[in-house]
Amino acid sequence: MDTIEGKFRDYLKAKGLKFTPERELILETMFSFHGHFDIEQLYDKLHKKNHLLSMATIYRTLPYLINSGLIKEVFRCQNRPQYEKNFGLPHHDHLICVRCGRIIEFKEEEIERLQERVCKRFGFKTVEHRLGIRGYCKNCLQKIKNS
Amino acid sequence: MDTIEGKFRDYLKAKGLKFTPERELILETMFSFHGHFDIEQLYDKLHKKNHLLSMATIYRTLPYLINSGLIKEVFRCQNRPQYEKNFGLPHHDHLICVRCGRIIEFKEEEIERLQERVCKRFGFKTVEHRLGIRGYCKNCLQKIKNS
DNA sequence: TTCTTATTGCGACTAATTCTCAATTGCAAT
DNA sequence: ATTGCAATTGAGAATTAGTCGCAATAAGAA
Repeated sequence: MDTIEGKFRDYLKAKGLKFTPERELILETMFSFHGHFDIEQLYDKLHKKNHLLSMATIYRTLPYLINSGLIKEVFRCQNRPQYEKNFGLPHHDHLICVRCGRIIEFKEEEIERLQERVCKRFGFKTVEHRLGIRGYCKNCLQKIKNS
Repeated sequence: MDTIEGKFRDYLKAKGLKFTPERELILETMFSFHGHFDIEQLYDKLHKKNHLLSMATIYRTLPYLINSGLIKEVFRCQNRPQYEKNFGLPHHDHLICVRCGRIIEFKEEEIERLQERVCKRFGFKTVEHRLGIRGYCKNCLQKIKNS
């Protein structure tokens, strides 16, 4: 199957797990976010639509979505992990402003290539990689200078 | 001051903070680890040497060590952050085996250079950056193949 | 030596995540 | 269709990492 739901169904079946309405809703709602989201935002969005599933179900479903490669954890903010869909979008990394929390996404093919070269050197097979750069964004640097 | 302790004393003094025996022990013990460590390992090592300081003191001291640039958080394992000394050692990144937990350190100057170029493009000033690649190490790939 | 202010340990607290369990439900085999 | 079993669910209890408040203590500047 080529659709997102199809991929999830395939993954679950291969593990002897079930495709339930709850799992369908979680998948659908996660993919309705444009950028990254955390568990609380997901929970709120589900409940606003009167989909009253429990936190436990969300937490139990999350690893399946991550292991199936459909969702990935991208970084942490205030010690809360942020997730993002991992399908149809090209891979990108993040600049994270430690002052205002702004997130800048960027893509640098050459870095990806060099990473693959490193992995080859060690006979390592990548599942997932993450590059996060913390620092001060342009705006905040300006504000710091003016104070 | 050029020593590690000297740097820490300077940092504390500049902030109007005190250099206490507890902080000295924490610094010393952190630097006695060869690779990375987590808070629990640090606590155990201190207590085995009969240095009975409390978790609260460790947690309170940690940010000073990180902000002074002597220690850095390098990655998370089982949702626990791992720390590492950040002095005298060149910067490096990590391959993390998701099967056996093995950590491989590597250094790739070219990646560092490209990162700086990206930051310049966005007018971003780096405080800290981290690249972690999760996947399967050589050994585990072999074992998977043979099973 | 004195005095101010930061620091300490302790235990209570918080918030995120995981677990337990009884009731329910997908779905493969009849 | 029906059945049976293993996976799943929600609710709330339990766990865990990390933080906080407080009274007693101790750095270190004057």
